Amino acid sequence: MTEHPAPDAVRRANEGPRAAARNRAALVGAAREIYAQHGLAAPLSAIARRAGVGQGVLYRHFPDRAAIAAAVLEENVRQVEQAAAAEGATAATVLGVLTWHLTESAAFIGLLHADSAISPRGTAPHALALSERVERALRGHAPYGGRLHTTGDLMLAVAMVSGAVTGPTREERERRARVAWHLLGVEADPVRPHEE
Amino acid sequence: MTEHPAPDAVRRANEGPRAAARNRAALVGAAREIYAQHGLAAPLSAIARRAGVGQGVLYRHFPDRAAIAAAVLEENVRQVEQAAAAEGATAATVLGVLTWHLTESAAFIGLLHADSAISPRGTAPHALALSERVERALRGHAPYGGRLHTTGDLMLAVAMVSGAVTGPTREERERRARVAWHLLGVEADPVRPHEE
Amino acid sequence: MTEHPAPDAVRRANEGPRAAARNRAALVGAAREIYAQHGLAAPLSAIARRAGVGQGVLYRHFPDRAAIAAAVLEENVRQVEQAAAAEGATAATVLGVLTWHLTESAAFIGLLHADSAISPRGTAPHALALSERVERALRGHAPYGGRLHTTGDLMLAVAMVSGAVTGPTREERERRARVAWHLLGVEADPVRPHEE
Amino acid sequence: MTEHPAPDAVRRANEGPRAAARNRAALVGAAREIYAQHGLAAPLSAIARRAGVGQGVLYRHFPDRAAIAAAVLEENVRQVEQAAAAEGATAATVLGVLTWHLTESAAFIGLLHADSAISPRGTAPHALALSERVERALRGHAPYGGRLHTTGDLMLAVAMVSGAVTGPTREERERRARVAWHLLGVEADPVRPHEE
DNA sequence: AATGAATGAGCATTCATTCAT
DNA sequence: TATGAATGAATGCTCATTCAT
Repeated sequence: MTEHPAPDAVRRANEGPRAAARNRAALVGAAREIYAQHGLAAPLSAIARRAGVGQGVLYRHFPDRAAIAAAVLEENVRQVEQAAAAEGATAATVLGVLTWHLTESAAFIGLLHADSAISPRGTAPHALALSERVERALRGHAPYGGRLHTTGDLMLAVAMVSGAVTGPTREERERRARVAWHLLGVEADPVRPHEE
Repeated sequence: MTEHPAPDAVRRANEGPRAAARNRAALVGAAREIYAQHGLAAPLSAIARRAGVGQGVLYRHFPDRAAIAAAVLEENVRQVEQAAAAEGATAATVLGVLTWHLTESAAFIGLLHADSAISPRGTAPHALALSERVERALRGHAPYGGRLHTTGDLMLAVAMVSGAVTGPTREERERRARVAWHLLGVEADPVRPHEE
Repeated sequence: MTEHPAPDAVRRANEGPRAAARNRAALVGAAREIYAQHGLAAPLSAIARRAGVGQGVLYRHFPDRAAIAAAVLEENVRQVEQAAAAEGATAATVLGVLTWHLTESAAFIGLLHADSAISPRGTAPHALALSERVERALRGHAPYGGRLHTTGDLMLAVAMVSGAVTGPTREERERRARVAWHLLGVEADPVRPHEE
Repeated sequence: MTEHPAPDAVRRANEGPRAAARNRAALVGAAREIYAQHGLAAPLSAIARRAGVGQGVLYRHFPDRAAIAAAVLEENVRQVEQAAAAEGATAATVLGVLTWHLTESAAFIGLLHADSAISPRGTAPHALALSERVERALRGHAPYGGRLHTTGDLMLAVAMVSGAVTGPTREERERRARVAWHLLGVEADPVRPHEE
């Protein structure tokens, strides 16, 4: 307030707690990009570098590899929840948003796979929680069509679609997702989130 | 009776060239187990250790990471082909064998995913060939039921099932595979290969 | 007086960023010694060990084998340049300094040889640049005597002397260098740099 | 145990001692080519492969790395000796032959350098012997001109020329050798061995 | 006597994690 | 609180050397 950090200062001033939130956001954003480009096994140092912060900051905010991945996915999950809570939400629109995230983020697929790549040794407790939140968001817009009768069926179907979503280009992955839902007899609107 | 290969061998002495074939088989077997437990990105040294041989032996038999993976999957693919060529083979029996491999081996799932873990930089020409062989084996036993009309649909369905096949225990993975095929309206006999 | 760096350091604890400059200097010094003893093909791990730092530190400061070699030779070349720029510099004094480095460092000989040991596959752009700097430093103090008329002749003569500079002891190498210059009809003062 | 391998088997028949001499010659020839292409540090396995024999045969004939190198150089030295013993031999013709070998073989240069690459740990007693034979061959055709008065001077001059003989192409190396001898005031006929 | 597979140590390189400043 | 250097273990890969057949 008294002074803005001089934009031309060589050494970045200690901006106190204010910087903490900004750094956290930068890390999550950087992680999202790095994951998209190099997958979940990308070096953590690359994330810190992309975020423009030191390695230590990453560890301050996220104690382990799973934590930063969970934070990235948190955002995706929230958008699915928002789509489910939106006025006029239908099974098709919610699934459409979910599908969009599947095609956009290799990491999000990993989440549904409860992939071991995140934490080769331990478990990823956060992943389960996130997965449950997706389940809750989907529940309540039943029926989804096809032979899907229970929530378990629904989540299995999501996993199936995530297995289908491969391919080098975004378009190819979307096409495969569309066909996959069709094979399940389920309709998913090709909507996408307002902002990326 | 004559010999019982230790589950985690402890051999040391140089047994000469006679051991070559045995070592190769031990490596493929070890790789299969390691892959099933840790995925295709598992360290090669773990495979050599499990096989009870030195690192050099692995490299003698398999020049790179893709080669050993191809050797492992080769066996799985061959069993699918045999099931397809067997007398009285039906769509359900062939898919049953394929599904069994999906539930047994994380590596085999990676094959269908044309996973990049094998060769992050280069290409995996063998993997593609193997995938094609699976496709050829499945073709010709149509119709598979459900909405699957083309071979492309069929392979996509296989990918979908592979996405569903998660879970800590073998039984859980089998259960999910069964439900997955059911959601697709396809029948897959729960047979399994004669030998492991 | 204030500090006496152990000849084969035994440090362990992380002393933080303050150690960066010290470590870099230690690495260059260690590399100089290792190169003098074992040539440019010496294992990098030996350099790190002698410097008393981890392997990673070496890679942090020098991305590849050529970089550390260049850093070592940089210092030698600089001293030759200084000798050439010094007040009252003559052909004999400059060659004397150059010769001293030849007798001191197997690596410096390698530089003049444009040795392939540094980069068997790629190129060593720095090495060439350093070689040129030596050439520039020598130029301008002509004539050097003997039959040396061009700069090319001069550099060839340097290469010839470097070929002569063999032998187990420092004294023997100096003796051979002296005779070698004599055979070429060139005078090189047996001076040596002020500090080692 | 019970069965002999069929005599007409694919396996190469044991040709007894006869093959020994042939194998030795093949190994020396292969080593010469490999050394010329990849330098003295080339893997021994490459030599055995090029010679078309097993690794063990190489070790049977040559106990260590220095032995095979010495065998290669033996041939070069012999040709120098022959040139020295030939009718009408002069200082210029003998030096010409020696120079030709210098330009042809990086290994031969290494010999004169008593290079440590051959035997990083131990010494190379054979190398000394070969070096002495070269010295003997050169002696007796004095004077060689220039300021070379003793045999020591002469050998030093040879070392100097070997230091000058660098460059990617054979022609460049020959040119530099010619200039080098000229700078020493010594004449060396550009002859070359009758065959190779 | 020849073969070529096995051994295992050695070197290069990467990266997760810690920690002095 | 942020920085980013240091650590050191893990992994990939290459060979020299041995040795059963």
